[in-house]
Amino acid sequence: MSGGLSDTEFAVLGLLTFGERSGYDLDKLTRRSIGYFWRPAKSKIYAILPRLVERGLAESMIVTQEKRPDKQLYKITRAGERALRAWLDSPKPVARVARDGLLLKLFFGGHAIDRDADFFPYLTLLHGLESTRATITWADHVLKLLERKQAHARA
Amino acid sequence: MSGGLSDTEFAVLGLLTFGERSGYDLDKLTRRSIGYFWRPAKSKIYAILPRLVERGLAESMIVTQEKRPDKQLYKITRAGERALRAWLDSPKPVARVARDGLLLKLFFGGHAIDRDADFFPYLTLLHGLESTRATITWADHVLKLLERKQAHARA
DNA sequence: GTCGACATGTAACCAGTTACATGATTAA
DNA sequence: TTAATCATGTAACTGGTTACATGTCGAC
Repeated sequence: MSGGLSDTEFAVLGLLTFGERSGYDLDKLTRRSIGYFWRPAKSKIYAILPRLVERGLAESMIVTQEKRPDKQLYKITRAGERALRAWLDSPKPVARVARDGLLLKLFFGGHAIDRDADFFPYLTLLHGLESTRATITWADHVLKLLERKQAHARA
Repeated sequence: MSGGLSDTEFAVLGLLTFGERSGYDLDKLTRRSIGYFWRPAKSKIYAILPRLVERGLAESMIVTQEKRPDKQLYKITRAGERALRAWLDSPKPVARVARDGLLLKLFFGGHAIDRDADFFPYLTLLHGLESTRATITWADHVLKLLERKQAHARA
């Protein structure tokens, strides 16, 4: 009920496709996998898991251990896989601005140097140009890889 | 009281260094200036302004108009300038991960194609490489510009 | 005996978005 | 007459972080 899942919820669901995991496992796993562009807090992960179960997107089972604390393992359900798939198939909504605290500070850097007020804003503009160029280069690269993949699949 | 300002509060303070502005003005100004890396909601701006006044970092005055609604103009104070300056001088805290919803989806894209599970995570890795390269290129460029500036200042 | 890994969670707080609410003026 | 601009704000909600709280086991 009550609307769709958040991106972070889908992220957790997505990581569960790699196999059964505990909250603890997922916390570590996020850092090594999606950690470069998505890093939910541990407390967020623990909060999300029971909600996934509530919605039938995951199941949980308790594993008792002797030498270590007991743990709660979570497993994605069929419904969970369908929900994930639907999310992947749905069009990516309009990208929201990626906040960048360094650029924000830099933009106002002129205040520390005084003259030539446009210089620092100009530096942030240059950053935008360069990172856009990088995105284009990357996208071209991705396209090539996809084409090659397709050719292989046909052969 | 109660700790420092948020980055968004400093952003508003920074924009006020360009001159007196109303909340309405600032809302538009953010889009044309820092909007590429920082885009606070209008309601956030209106919420921040009185708090800046409360802390003595800005002053407000009412401007009555005939053909348009009256407006509230805000002006940065000396204390506000000092606070901004201190923020600019303070070391940039460790950069937090820039969330990227597109990469998150892409990472799990294998689910839609099935075989070769590492392919999509690999694409996100390529993105990281390319954008890091762009940052280096940009930083080099900035360094050159700063050196040139310094040389000019000396001459 | 001290530190890191294992393991789970809650509570308090902070920041941000979306939608609602209102209403005059002006240009096309 | 319709839509955009000017102008200010509140309310409800969502999402996220930081700090707190507890305790065992194994390695050095």
